[in-house]
This record gives sequence, structure tokens and C-alpha cells, in this order.
Amino acid sequence: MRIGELARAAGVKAETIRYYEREGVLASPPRTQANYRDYGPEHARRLNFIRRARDLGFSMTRIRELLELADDRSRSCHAVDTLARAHLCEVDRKIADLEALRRELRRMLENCEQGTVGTCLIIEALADGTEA
Amino acid sequence: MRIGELARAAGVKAETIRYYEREGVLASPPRTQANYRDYGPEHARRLNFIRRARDLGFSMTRIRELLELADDRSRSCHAVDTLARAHLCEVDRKIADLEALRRELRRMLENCEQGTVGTCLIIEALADGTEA
DNA sequence: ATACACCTTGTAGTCGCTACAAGGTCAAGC
DNA sequence: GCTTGACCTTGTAGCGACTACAAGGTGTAT
Repeated sequence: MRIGELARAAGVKAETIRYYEREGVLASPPRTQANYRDYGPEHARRLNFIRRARDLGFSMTRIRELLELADDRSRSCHAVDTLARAHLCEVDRKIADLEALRRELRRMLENCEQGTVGTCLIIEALADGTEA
Repeated sequence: MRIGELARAAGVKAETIRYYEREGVLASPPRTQANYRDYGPEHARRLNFIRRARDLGFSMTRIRELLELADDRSRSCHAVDTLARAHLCEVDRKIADLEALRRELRRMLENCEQGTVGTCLIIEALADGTEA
């Protein structure tokens, strides 16, 4: 399997796959005579793992840790659970931050009276930090 | 007012202020004899505006637009409203994405039986894309 | 023979800062 | 008068996770 085919299968760009190889999360595949990368199903599985974890918001650093854990099948999965839990906490915090931000934006917008910029409460709210 | 004082007042680093100047969102202040930047209250107001907008998640590009609008006090504030509304939509979408992600993480975690990595449902969920 | 899709490497750009290096300025203390 | 230390100056490089592009090699179909 060449890089383009693998990319299409995984829904990423070929450049991303090369990037993962450079970053050391995806093993360097053997090369064909023409020096093309030649991937097997093992690489496809690994790439899927990486993409799923990325889609779930795990950082590359966390993914490196997860992969290391995943590769030792006899190890207790406690560490995996811990990583996932820490990540969930981060996601919770991000949601809370965004929700606070949304409340402020909504308040600003609700009070807009569509006059001129001189009397615009959105601009004022931004300038003063007063809540619209 | 020198850059350090302004930075403390606004709660940012001096480097950030210089960055805003380079980016053209904060006007270049006059210089003292020693070539130090010399800020007035106008600059402080502008910097506050930028910081508030950044804290609300507006991008630098959006902020440039907002500042341009804010500078013409006679203009209708319709465009401001539109920008703020578009931003609110983005925030809504981000929250929805994160909430979907949180549901998946929770499902993964709930099913974890704390065995070995070989049977770990979190690892499996990541590898297969099956929902824990 | 040539057109075209695909591959290779290497480098630079994205965003919003942040960090650091190498040097200039200024006030206080000895 | 000299040093210390806090502050300032410019310029450059780094962060994360890609993305884009340039310049060139390869494979296949017509």
C-alpha cells in the first residue's frame, strides 16, 4: 500500500502520515524499489489508532504515552484509565470555559440596539469590560 | 508610561504588547530620548479592547475588523453585530464538538474493567473505533 | 514520446504568543 | 566613579499539529 492509498483509507493527507513518521508515532515502513513507502495492515491499524485519539482531542505527547502502553498487552490498564480520565477533566474544563464565554457573548448580543457604532453596546462591552 | 507598566496594568507580557504593535492592532507609541516606548491612556484603552476580545475568543483577524469598525463611530453597528453573531456560532459549534467527545470518553471510561492492556476496552475503542 | 498521477525530500508557513540572546539606559547604593 | 539591578531595545527561534509548496524522480497509459 502506497502512502496515498493509506491516506485516503484513513482520511488524512499524505503529508500528515509522513509527519507522524517523523514524529516517531508511526513506524517507518519498508520501501519499494522506487523508494516509495510500502505500508501493510499493521501500519493502517496504528494510523487509525492515532487518528481516533487525535479526534478525541489527545495531544501527540499523550498519544505517544498511550501507544507505549498499548504495545505492552500484559501491563495493567490502570495507567491507560488514568490518562483517559485526566483528558476527560481537561475536556470538562474546556467546555466550562467556552460556556462562560458564550454567556458573555449572548449578553452582549441581546443588548445590541442596532444603532451606530458610537452607541454600540458590543463595542463598549469590549472596550470597558462592563457587561453589556 | 513605559511598556512594563502598561503590561502590568493590562495583565499581559511586554513581549505581547510589542507583538500587537508588530501586528498593527496597537499603534506605535512615541519614543523617549532613550528610545523607550511611551504609552498614553489611549494605548491602554486600545490594549484593553484587544485583550477583552482575545479573552472572548476572537481571532486577531476578527479583532482587526472589530477595531476598524469601532474607529468609525458614525457607522451602523450592524456589521459589529454580525461579527459577534458569527463568533457565537463558532463557539456553539466548538461546545457541541467537545460535548460529543466527552460522551465518547465517558463511555470508554465507564466500561473499563481495570484488567490488563490486552483486554483494555479503552485501547480497543481507540484502535477499532468501536464504541467501548 | 508524452502526459499525468503519484511519489520523494526539504523548507517554510499557520496562530498567538513566548523565550531568549546581546546589548543599551537609568537610578540607587557603596 | 563604579557596580548592581531593573528595565528597555532589536532580532530570532520555538511551541503544536499540521499544511503548502518547490523541485525533482517514478510508473502507467496512450
